[in-house]
Amino acid sequence: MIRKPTHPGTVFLEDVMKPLGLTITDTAQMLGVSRKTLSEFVNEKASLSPEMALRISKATNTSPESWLNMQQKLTLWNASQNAPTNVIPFPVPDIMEG
Amino acid sequence: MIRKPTHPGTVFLEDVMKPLGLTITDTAQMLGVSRKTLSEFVNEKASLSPEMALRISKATNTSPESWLNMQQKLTLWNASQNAPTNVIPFPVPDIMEG
DNA sequence: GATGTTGACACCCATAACGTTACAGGTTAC
DNA sequence: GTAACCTGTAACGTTATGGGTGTCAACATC
Repeated sequence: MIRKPTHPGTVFLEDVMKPLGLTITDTAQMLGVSRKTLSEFVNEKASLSPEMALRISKATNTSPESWLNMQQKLTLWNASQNAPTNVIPFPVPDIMEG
Repeated sequence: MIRKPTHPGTVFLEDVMKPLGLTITDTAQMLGVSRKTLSEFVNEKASLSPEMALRISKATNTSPESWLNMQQKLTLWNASQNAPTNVIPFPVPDIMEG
């Protein structure tokens, strides 16, 4: 994975809120979260929590997995930037090698 | 989703550690984590962190996504058991309805 | 210029992963 | 029976993070 995956909050802002003309205040209320929670999410200050994914999926009639997958790609990319190096590979059974 | 997805720690224990005859103590050292961290993971006391997914993928030559997907399914299932109800669906543009 | 709205942020709290240390119970070997 | 393991877990601290409340500057509207 070369490029940093797009933050799901950005996608939510650009592809959902903006086209619908929704403000952060209104959207937060419809999602049932505080302004701060949504603001940090769409400004990439917070990652997508499973509960938030459920709220977004309910509000937009989409699957929570599609949103969580975006977050997972980003989280994994971030973790890969500082990947652990002190890992010793397990011994592989001979039957699996060929 | 009806059944509770299997915890990735259980899969790791049953499908990786047991077939290879690895102990928790040895495995923890090879993964570069403490014995407690691995013990809690395989006993379903802790969820799979992205960093742990990277360690396991390195040690077993598998993809971190395959492990994280297990955790995501479980996390989403858990969240769904107590799904938010105060979510107001967004107004849908007419063009999207048909 | 007073009022109301919006959004970014500081402050506080709860949760969780992780490490270290220590302890108790279980197994196996000698 | 005792020594050497392996295991689960409690207790402690550290760090990170999601969330709510409250504050305040920016902006619009009248």
